[in-house]
Amino acid sequence: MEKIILVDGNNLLFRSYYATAYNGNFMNNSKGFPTNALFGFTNMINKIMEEEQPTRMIVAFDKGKTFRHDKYDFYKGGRIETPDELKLQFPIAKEMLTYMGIKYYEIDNYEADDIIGTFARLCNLDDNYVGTIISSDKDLLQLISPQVDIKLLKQKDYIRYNVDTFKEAYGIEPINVIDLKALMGDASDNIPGVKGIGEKTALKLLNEYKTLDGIYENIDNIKGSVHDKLVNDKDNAYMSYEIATIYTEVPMDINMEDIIVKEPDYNKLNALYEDLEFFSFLKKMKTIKKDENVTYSIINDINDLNNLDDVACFLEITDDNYHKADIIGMGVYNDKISAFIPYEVLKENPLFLMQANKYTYDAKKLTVALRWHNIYIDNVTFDTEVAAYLLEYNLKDDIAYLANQFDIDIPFRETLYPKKGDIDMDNIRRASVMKAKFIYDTREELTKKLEDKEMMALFKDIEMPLSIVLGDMEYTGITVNIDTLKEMGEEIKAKADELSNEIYALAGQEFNISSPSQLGDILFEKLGLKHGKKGKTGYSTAQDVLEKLVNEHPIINKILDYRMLTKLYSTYIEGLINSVYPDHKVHTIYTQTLTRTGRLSSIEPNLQNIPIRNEYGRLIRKAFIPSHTGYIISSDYSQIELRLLAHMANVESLIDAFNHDIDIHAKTASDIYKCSLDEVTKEMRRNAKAVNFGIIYGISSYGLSENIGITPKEASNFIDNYYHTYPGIKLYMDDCIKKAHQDGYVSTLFHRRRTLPELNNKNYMIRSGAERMALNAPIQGTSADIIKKAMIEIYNELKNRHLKSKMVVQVHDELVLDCPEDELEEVKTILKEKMENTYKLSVPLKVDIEYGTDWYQAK
DNA sequence: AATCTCACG
DNA sequence: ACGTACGTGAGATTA
Repeated sequence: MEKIILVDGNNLLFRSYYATAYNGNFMNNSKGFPTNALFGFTNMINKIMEEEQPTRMIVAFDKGKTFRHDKYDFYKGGRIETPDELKLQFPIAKEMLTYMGIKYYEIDNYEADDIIGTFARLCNLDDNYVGTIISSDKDLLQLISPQVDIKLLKQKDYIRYNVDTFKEAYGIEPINVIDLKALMGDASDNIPGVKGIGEKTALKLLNEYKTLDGIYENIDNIKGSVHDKLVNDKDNAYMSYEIATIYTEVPMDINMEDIIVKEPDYNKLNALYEDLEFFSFLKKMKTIKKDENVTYSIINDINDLNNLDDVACFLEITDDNYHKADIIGMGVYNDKISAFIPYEVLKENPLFLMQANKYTYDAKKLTVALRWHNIYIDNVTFDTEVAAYLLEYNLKDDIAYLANQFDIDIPFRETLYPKKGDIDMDNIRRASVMKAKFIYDTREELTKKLEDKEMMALFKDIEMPLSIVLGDMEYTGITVNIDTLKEMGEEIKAKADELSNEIYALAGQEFNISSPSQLGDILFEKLGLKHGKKGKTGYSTAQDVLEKLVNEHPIINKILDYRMLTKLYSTYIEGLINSVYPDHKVHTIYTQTLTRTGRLSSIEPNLQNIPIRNEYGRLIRKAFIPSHTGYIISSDYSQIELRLLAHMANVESLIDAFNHDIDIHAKTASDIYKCSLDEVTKEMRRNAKAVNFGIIYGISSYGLSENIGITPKEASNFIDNYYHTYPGIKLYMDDCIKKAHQDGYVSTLFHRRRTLPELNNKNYMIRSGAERMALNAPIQGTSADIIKKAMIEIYNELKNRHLKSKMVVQVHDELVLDCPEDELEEVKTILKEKMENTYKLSVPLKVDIEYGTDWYQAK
């Protein structure tokens, strides 16, 4: 019996395209030809060849007629054309298959599904063949038979279904997938189905009556609303049945002989890979030998490590969270050495850790992980992850992803540390040295790129020293009083319980208030309240929707309160308690290489979203206390983003206002309403404030109208009026977008870049989104640059003065310090001095400093 | 694993 | 005519 592989070519290309198209870094070759879909496609085909070793195989494509890939056309809710960047890649895929010796096939007015269906039928007719279908399209499940199974592709891996496993999973025969679709429909495939019947009901019906016909023959036995729905939508059901059925009798002019896999044309394939710049595939094809082998030694004697000058290091640890990870050892590599240092040797604190020039990937992780084990390291001068971040490579936590983009194959973390099964120490050691080698080999190239883009100062003077500062903040941690949290938790829980009972009473039944779908049913069906927007998965029950209904029903306010309390309880009481370490502290991790603007983020726990806007939630901050008798100091920049806007747009009246320390929102209000400062009402100030924020975000009339509850038309007038008042802002914004289009990127005052390939997207929604980013990124990014610089200076100053005070938290424009009693005045002075003077602008930077015995008091 | 909701600047 | 504010992380539910 011979196996035939049936591949859905359209499906593969679409998947690959959308997996990588909009993550900000569109993959092109150096001539600008898009290659992202082809890359994934090539990968998949290679994988299939390896795993299945097929002797016969066919890749089917759609041709003519409405393509079945409609599902992919709903990008962010908007129906869009097949993007040109993808269309261009189809012919290349076919060319490549030909060179690989694999038959592809398309025929006028049929879809790939139909061709696959026809081959599946041929397999069933001939006992000599069995088929395996490869696709992520669940429609194809209907083709499963004793002779045909399917590899249903998932996000990461796949599920293999044959007749038995399919029945087990779905409880119906494969062929009845058609009946299932006819009933439940498929919004993404434009199959209407029977309105109001979902997968559950459909499967139940099919279990009882086997087929769609069976159901309608027994329609009188079916009671209740299901009966009515079925009757109402009978036409739709049968029409859906038609659409969902894959045609298996395509008149094809090829046969089983034509799909025999032939020897690849290596020369042509080689040339094509070179053209596409698929170097990793090139390498794989050229060298028959599989993994790139690195020879290395294992260090037993600490003295072997003396006299290292420059060395690349990679630390192997057992847990992603390096505050609680065990250390396995360190791979080291340079011209002279290629070695692995086991933990036992490392913990002797070899000299080179403090002395040699070191290159790393994630210096902060390495430094802090070692610090927890009383191992000290200094003198890291180049970090690959930070450099690659500034250069906007696609980064994941695992260095193997980056190496992959340099066509270096290094085993991924999940391979080295499988969830189940044993780990292979030799592999881990070898991979570790390979990573060090990768760091060593790419340093010059990355350095040159940073220099070319004038980013060396940003790298050397800000990001590199910052990683040390952040590491120190994380390791230091901030003390949390668990008892405070527990006390608050009990009160919150009691209030939430009380509220839930009141809500059940008002609703007339018990239900899960935290379930948007159940809540939606209660509010909009049972209580008949006006539902606003959306309909994809149900009605929205988000805060802004509910707030419009507070006067309609007393249940609304209770639900809002319930939401607030359960949020506080699960995220900030339970969540926080769970992340407290035995030293009574939380040790967050600041992600330095994640955001597209240059900001930090904070995880496990996130200390950048502790409640403050709501007075009740704000009490959570009482649990954050000094580590010893002393104070929590909070120092935050006042209006830093608006000040930067005034500076960068060079708007005289705004600069002037800041120079005189005038309330900027009131000032804006007085300007746009053309009245004096003391005539500004609260309402006017509130609107002006919303516009100011809007300007920073890259304003749109819809956004503003939503935010302050006016019509888009009014908002649009409002904005025009604003531009008229401050023509300099309008000029600046126009110039910013123009330059962004010219260069393809925008930058901060410190040369941090954000490239925006979507600026040229033909889709209005995507393009204008990119334009808003172009307006916002320089402001948000420069603000991030400035506070980073201030942090470094404060850290150094505290250290130089031998103060015990510690920076412990950063919240974008705020720094939080843990300060012993007797250092308060000195530290306050340092903070003000460093933060306000770290960079000279045409407006003054102003900080407000507060302190108290906990973070709540420091407001 | 994706979606919804909500916490922060 | 389109249909959203910019940047994040985490928990609960649903599938």
